[in-house]
Amino acid sequence: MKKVSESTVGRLSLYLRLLKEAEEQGILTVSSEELARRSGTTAAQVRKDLSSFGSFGKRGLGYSVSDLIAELRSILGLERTWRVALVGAGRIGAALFGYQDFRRQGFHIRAVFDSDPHKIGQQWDELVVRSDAEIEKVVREEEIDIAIIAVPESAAQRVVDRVVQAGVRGILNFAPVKLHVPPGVALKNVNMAMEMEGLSYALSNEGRSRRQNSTKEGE
Amino acid sequence: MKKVSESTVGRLSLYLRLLKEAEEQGILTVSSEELARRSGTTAAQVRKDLSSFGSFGKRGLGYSVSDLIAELRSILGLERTWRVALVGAGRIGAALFGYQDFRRQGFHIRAVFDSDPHKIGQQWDELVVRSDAEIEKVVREEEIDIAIIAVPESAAQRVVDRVVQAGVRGILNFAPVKLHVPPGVALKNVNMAMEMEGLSYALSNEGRSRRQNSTKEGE
DNA sequence: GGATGTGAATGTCTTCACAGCT
DNA sequence: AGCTGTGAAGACATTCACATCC
Repeated sequence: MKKVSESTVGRLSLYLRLLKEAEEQGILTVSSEELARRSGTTAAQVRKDLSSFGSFGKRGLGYSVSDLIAELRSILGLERTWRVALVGAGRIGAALFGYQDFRRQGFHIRAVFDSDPHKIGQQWDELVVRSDAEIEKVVREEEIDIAIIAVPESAAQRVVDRVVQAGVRGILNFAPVKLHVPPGVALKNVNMAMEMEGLSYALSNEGRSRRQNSTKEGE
Repeated sequence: MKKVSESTVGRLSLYLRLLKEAEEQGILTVSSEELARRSGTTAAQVRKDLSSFGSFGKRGLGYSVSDLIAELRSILGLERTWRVALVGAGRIGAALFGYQDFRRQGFHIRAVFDSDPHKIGQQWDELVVRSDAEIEKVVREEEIDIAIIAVPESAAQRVVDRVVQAGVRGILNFAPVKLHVPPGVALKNVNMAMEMEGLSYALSNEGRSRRQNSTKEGE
């Protein structure tokens, strides 16, 4: 197993989704060609991506859909469930809390925090919104793996320092700031404002080039 | 002006934000070194990024904060306002609608659509949620530039085809699918599920390598 | 003196093309 | 015969290092 780029991992995640779709359609086998068509990349790219992790295909045949789904789930670490805390119970926090896809993929939200006294104590499904003063205690008690940061940018770094201190090893950041985390902590950013500005740039400069993207990988 | 990568544009957008911060702090001039420190990249990278568009600095001095802000706003096409339609009035749509940063950057939401009869007719600030049947008509009337897709994945491609047909040239997609758009239409994806899976991968494989990211460009 | 702007060097990712299984 | 897996080539992005100019 070689070293693998961020973009490769992003594409694996896309392939997985497409394979599940194919499985629902009753398709048993796909070629790299077919996966490429569905994912908007090239057959060579698909094969390279997969071959970083092993030889999952059969020459002359292609890849077994169900086997490849299992492999990708294993590679991506999706066979277990992850314990997630949501910090920030504003509009974005609420939207994420309701995003059923997360739960389906094994990301279970075990705690919600906010600093607003009006929010603290609210019942969100089976959880109660807790004061941010309790972050350290609850993160430890609940053995949280991943924190989703959905607070204003001014508070983001402080929150990150605290959850990391309390043992969190993965951060999904929605605040439009560059966060700093110590080595060993994984950080991903979702920055809508930046994507919009990318669109603005593309639309302002039409004719000069063609654009697409993926949240790095969007898909 | 040379050809510029997606990642360069993403960083420009980040620099712009940081420069505004610096301006508020009363800082008049920054060096590439300083901007690099704040943005988590290198001084050479900062200079390369900027030099793709012109020579904005003074040797021996650095860059004038206010001048560079103006340049970046111009490069990114942020001097005008963009007319935006939001398709999908669910939780994500609601969160985006309330995201004040958009308006501040000149992205004005002029229409909101949904297919749910319970949502249609709701008053959202000064707008009324309209039936998706009206998409073509309203997009044309309101001269919408950009559509934000916040509908379930099963409906996403159909919606995109319709708004593009009606004249939209930029798409910000929140549905976890790979959308297809004709040449000349810019597409950006925000895919939270994919970012979470990237975290899952990173956490499952700790010790082998170090990770960070940016929505390829996040920050 | 000090920091920019940039060709050249390096590093990383993607595409090509084909040998090797099934 | 068909399609994978992969070394090698090519494209692209980042970093280096220095001449240039304020």
